[in-house]
Amino acid sequence: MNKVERSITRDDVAREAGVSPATVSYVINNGPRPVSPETRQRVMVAIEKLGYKPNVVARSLRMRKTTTLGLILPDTHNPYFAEVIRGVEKVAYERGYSVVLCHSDYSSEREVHYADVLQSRRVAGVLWFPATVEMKPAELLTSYGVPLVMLDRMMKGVEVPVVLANNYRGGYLAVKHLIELGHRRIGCIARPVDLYHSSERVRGYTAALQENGLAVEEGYIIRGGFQLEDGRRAAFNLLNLEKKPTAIFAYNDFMAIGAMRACFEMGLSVPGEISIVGFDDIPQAAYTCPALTTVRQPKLEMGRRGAELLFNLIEGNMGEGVSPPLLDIELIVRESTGKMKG
Amino acid sequence: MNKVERSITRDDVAREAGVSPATVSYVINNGPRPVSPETRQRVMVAIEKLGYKPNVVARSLRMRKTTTLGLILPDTHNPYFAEVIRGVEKVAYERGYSVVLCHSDYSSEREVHYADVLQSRRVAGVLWFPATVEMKPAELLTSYGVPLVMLDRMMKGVEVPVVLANNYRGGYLAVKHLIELGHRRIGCIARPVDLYHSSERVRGYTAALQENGLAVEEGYIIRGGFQLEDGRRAAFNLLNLEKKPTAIFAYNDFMAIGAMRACFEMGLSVPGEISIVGFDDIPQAAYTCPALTTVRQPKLEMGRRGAELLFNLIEGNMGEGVSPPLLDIELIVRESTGKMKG
DNA sequence: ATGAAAGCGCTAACAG
DNA sequence: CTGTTAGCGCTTTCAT
Repeated sequence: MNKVERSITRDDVAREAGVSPATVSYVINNGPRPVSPETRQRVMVAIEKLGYKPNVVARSLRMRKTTTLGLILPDTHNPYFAEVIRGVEKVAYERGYSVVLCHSDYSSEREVHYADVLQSRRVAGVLWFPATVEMKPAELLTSYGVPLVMLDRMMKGVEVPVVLANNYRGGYLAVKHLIELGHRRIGCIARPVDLYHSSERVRGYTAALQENGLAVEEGYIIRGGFQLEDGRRAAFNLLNLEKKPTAIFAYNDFMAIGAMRACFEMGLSVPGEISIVGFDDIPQAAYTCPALTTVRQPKLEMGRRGAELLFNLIEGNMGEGVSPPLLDIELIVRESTGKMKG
Repeated sequence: MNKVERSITRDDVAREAGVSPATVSYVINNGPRPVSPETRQRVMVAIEKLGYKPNVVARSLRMRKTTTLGLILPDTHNPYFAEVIRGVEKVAYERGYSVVLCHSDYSSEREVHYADVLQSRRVAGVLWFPATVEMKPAELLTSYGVPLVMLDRMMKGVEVPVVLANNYRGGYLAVKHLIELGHRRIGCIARPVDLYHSSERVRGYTAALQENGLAVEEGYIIRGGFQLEDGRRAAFNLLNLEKKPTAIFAYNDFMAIGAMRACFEMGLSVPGEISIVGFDDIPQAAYTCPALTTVRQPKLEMGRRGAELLFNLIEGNMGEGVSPPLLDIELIVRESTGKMKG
């Protein structure tokens, strides 16, 4: 069996220092009661000598709240999420909180499961990157009274605090850029329309076209997944059209790279014969494809702001000091070193 | 202030069902005592009605052990680590454990800090990707009696269970491949020699050369960082040598891509004038650089095995069923669609 | 088969 | 300025 050895407790320290357990608490927590310098010193020495570390579990039980945040997201494997994690963990770290990571794996069943797990663990709050349009996890968490912040997703009719990037503006900037380069036929690789952040990007695409008197042709908008291969397939569809586009705006950098690959396979140079703009500014993508212009998503910032907003909810000061929910976004135009052909 | 509302407890359920709190426990935990079917049913109904969720914090305090693992690694931003996380979390999930994620940010001070945090949180065990050669975190954790497993790193004189990939074999396979392609002057971009996994790769490089009667020239081994830019710089150094290499074995895919970039900037085609082999098999890299042959690191597997090993330690069954510590590795030869020039 | 009760290690109210 | 004590919600031994 699994022997559990007793670790040093606050009572051990009290005994060693010849004071009461309460006094030890007051020293550790710097309050809420004052402690005389000599006593404090004795306690400190005892703590040092015994190597005492307060038991956070016991404290959490007593306080009826933990210093742990839950973070539910589809997949760490995607560099986009990976960078958000950093932002969250950074803020949590500064506040003495820890982050429990949960992979939903793009499944809302798992999201629901994790909602229960996190509630059972009495996390102080949850940051959630919805994997689908299913809102059950939010309803659960809310009904449990667990503070919740959604990241870069929005569903109408759902009243959950959220941190958004300005995806509309991103799409607009991307397509405006292509138009300024002289393109008139611009394809769009998108995800299913009901995903907020994606449809916002498409809305930006549409707006830029219309603003410049260009028609929005439904055939130029291809919907699909979000992986490299999906982008490749979508690009083939676009490039096989009778009047094929001369430029492509892709939902994300993966799909943009997939599209680029498709161009190479069809013997088209990028840029030159086809221009491509991606989205998210995945660092690896940008470096390996210097031709790839993209839209910078403030990923780290999103994690930070999300965590800050969550802490505001946790601490109850809802109104003030809350960061703007709509994060700015910018176009990154890469200087190509020349035309690239795979 | 932060009002903490009382949540439903086991006592509430007991009252509702008209049984003792102990009985509720026995129902929830399916033991250790039997409960009559009718009683069980009454309890289940009460649980459902009240929406009761056991408090994991209280249970942890009582059991003197948590169902939480700590995972310390340098940076989620690196896709290599990101994938390891998945493996760890997957196994933890299956066992009902949660994972607390800690970014050391390549700093051993932070590692030490997290060792303390995780001990205070009484995690059941820790998985650690050392950021440097500093072993203090391991000493701390061990002295606290916290089960610890190291991932893909090793230091001599340190007795910590570890899961390793066969980095030696990876380096060997990579360079053997280049030799078989006809290359005789092969450069090596490495990290500082005291990092175990890197020096193992160099050892493989050396072995492959020697086995084929090729001299190991110190000037062909460049040491440095681990980022794209470091690879680019290192490649410039190699390519400016009087007898410049015709092939490069890089420490990882980032540096390989950096090296490729350097080649392009010098007007050298890849492959063709220069062949490059990377390491780790970062998916994005492979896709964006179809010319890039690499060595597949079993990243997810490493996370899985690490977690499994850790659970064995936690449960005390050290000897049996422990996975082999040295994971296999394989060479991924990419078929280039042609010569690539940036 | 079930109930009562003793803690797990801590915070903070209560009592000097 | 300090000590005593009542829980936080749970598991499990000791009774019945």
